[in-house]
Amino acid sequence: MKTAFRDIRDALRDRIVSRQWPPGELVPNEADLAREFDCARATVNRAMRELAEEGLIERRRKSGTRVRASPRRQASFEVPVVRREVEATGARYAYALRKRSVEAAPAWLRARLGLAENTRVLHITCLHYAESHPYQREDRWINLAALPQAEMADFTRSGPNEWLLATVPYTDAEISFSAQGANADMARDLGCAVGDALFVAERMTAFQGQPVTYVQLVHQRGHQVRMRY
Amino acid sequence: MKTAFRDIRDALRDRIVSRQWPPGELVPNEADLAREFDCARATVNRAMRELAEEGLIERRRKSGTRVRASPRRQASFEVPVVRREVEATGARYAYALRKRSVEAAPAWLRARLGLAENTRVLHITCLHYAESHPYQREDRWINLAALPQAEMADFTRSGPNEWLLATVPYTDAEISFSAQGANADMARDLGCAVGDALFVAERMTAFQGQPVTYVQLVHQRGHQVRMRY
DNA sequence: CAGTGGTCTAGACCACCCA
DNA sequence: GGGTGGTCTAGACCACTGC
Repeated sequence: MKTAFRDIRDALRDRIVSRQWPPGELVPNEADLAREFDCARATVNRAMRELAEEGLIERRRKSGTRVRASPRRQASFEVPVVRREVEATGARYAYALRKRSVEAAPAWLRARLGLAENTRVLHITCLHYAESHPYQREDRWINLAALPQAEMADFTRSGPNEWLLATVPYTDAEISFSAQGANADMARDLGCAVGDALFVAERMTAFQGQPVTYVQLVHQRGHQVRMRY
Repeated sequence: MKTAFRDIRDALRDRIVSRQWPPGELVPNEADLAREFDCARATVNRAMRELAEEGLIERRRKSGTRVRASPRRQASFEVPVVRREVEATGARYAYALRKRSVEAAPAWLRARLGLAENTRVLHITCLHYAESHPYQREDRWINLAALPQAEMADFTRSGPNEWLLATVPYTDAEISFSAQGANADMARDLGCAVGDALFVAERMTAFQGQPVTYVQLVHQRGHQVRMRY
């Protein structure tokens, strides 16, 4: 007998995907299943909890556990750190700062992050290379009201990405993906034609409710994000 | 005293994000924490297990639990079903079949799904609308060796998406996102110009090791995928 | 070898919520 | 009201792995 809850979880998952327990069906309760598998109810609970996290079943007190009509499947992917992403391909990573300035936050950024008027932000534009080819263009704004020490940081040798990771934690983040046609800056920096379809990730992070940074990451042509589930 | 493990988990998370337990630090063992919080070891275990799943700590037997040097944060998003995605915006969903044919699987598809030569596939092209505007163009191949009954299914009124969900479960899936310039077909179907940057999702699903379907989903200009973490 | 996390058990109490 | 899942406990044994 070893790690029984995995066996039970897998056995139950089999019954679901094989339609032995069809979508919508009420599943036996924990006590009955514990008797069937000859184990403690807590063990069944652990197994069912994981299936619920996978989105295969839905549990409610009193009414019991049902197989979800259409399984809510979710994919998860690891939020990449560009240096490691590049090095994972076997390529040498390189970094170049393109622009650094302290500005008043533009209106669109204030709206996005919920910043007060006249908030000062640090604006960094930089490039990440795989070998000598541009891999990703980063356009970042850091809220100096939340993170004044960013103004002193040196971003000539390594990017704000790594500095932020080492310096400030975050408690909330939002990421979005889209496709955008390259503008003149992107085309120049990434070595493509204006209008080329580029994969863009945008990320906002906050620490305990306070917005810290917004970044737009434009990837080289052909970039893909992949995940299994 | 209520749901203590959440309180403990949150208290420990606080110590980590506040850098009271800095990255790399060894955390007290479960027995000690159980004494500190005056609870059973299993309760501490539950709390720590969730933090490990979040990617904030790394646990190993004998050597103990450490705060991850750089937190492996992962985002997860719900795999969308196009009808619901459209209806969630408040728009009326509509569907149109563009093309249906049975073919020998082309070489690129055989390579992608690992199909034998001469495998027959059902090729469906269709459109999903939000109100009267095209929302997404779907190009799908279904492996008839794995799913012969697909040949009899009626795809004139609703899409293969919904039929598949109702008919076959899947055990493995891979999804990828990219940006592509519109080709002539996409431009015609989505009402955009050739070359416009479009957001493309591709998905492969398998059931118990057997490839079932491959689909390319091309979204209307400006489409975004969003997630929080 | 010995310390740590991983899991199981048997029992208990409780929160929720449908009938 | 009563059935169901949610959680906690105290104790136990075990698997893994660094020393």
